[in-house]
Amino acid sequence: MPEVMSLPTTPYKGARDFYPEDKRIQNYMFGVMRQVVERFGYEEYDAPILEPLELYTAKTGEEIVNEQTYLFTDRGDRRVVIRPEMTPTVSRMVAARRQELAYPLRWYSIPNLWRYERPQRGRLREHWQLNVDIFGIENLTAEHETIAVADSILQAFGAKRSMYKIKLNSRKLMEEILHHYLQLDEVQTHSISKLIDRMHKMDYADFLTQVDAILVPLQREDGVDKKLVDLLHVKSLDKLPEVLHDHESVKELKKLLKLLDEADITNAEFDITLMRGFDYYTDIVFEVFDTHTENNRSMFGGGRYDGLVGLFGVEPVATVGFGMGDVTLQNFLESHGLLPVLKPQTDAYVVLVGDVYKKSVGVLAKFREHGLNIAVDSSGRKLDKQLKSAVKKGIRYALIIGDLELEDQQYSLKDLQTGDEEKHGIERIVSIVKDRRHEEELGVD
RNA sequence: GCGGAUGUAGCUCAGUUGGUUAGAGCGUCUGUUUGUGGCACAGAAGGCCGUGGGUUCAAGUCCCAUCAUUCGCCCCA
Repeated sequence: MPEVMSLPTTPYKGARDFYPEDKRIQNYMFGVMRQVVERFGYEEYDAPILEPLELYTAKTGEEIVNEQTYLFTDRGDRRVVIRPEMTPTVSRMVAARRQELAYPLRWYSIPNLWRYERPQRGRLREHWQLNVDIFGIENLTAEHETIAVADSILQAFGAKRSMYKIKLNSRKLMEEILHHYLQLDEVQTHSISKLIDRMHKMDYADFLTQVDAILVPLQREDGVDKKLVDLLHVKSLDKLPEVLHDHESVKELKKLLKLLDEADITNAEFDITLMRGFDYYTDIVFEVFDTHTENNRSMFGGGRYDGLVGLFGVEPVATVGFGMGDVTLQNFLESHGLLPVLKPQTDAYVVLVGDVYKKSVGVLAKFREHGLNIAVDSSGRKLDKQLKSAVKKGIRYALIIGDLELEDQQYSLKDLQTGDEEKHGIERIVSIVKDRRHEEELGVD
């Protein structure tokens, strides 16, 4: 045999291996998400991980598609993209059955998504993202509900209100402010929007310099830069200039904030600097920010995008939705100490004493028929080694079976956490273990 | 794509101004006699010092390149 080549054991750049202890965390996170969104009546859907390139070139920028997606040509010369986001896909699905679906639709999915970029904290190449969308509601209740869903998810993880902040803004309001109130032209509006999006990440003086670079001399003489800066320091809707008070978007935002407050969601606020990068948002946008200093970034982002379904040549559908990434969520849970200690699903580890594997098979089958998850150590090692394995695996009980136990059908159940050991028949053991499992599910310990 | 930092045992890291056979802690494995884990003791395994080149009598140590990890920028789904 030729010399064995040494292959690297590291996973693909920007992607993660999920060892059992990692998968437990993922299952826990997804489990909580599912439970909460289903409580609001959302139904799960899914779609292929591959989509034709055209799906993304329509509304997403060309540059993003070319530089930040996994793009390849298949054997039939089709240009194919590994989905970088779920929104175009779900819009496609709704459009395909535009006429026959029962609106409003409440749909969710937890797809894995890929983007081609340098990995960094909170941003990997492969991640999973909870997508929650409501189709067919034109009024504010859709925004209210989706934000309430996002909030409920964090509450279900045990988060306190001080750990995150919900920020709201409106695309229509910003358009009104930049284009009409400040009289910026379209190019300037776009440039200033992008700049505002970044302003918290840059030096304030730098920001001012760049603002001035975008404005023309006449505008600077008119004090447009000062007006803009004053506006960006506005912390509440009431502080906006008088002429904007009656604007529809201001009223809507106020109504939404009131609705949220009445639902005890007290950490929501208007943030005039919230832009969000995506072009397809049409009205209210929102983000949920992690307030921990280690993760100064948004965990959820969403808003209203009424135009996407209509791109497929059907009657448009009003839509509000958000996405939440698993990586940022896990950072959040870890930083705030919200991740519980998760144990394997195995209820008991069977320790065999002596050469009794054959004789035990029937007994083990009985335990399994009763619904217990049983792993058997058939390694033939000494008892202490077997026990050690059970402890290391984090399994709660050891079930010791040797000739003595098989003889009188009383098996030794050892609680590895307390060290207590008792002998019982099958039924009694099953009920003890199930009780314990039930208590743990309720969070009692 | 751009910039910074870091690559020595499974993990966390030491390794003096270049100088012989490469170090610790933790972890792993074995044992301390017969069916009971966590502790203690005794012992063992485990390193092409990321990779390739260069300088030198001599390189883990200095230089160059490359790859990887990581933080930030760009961008943000």
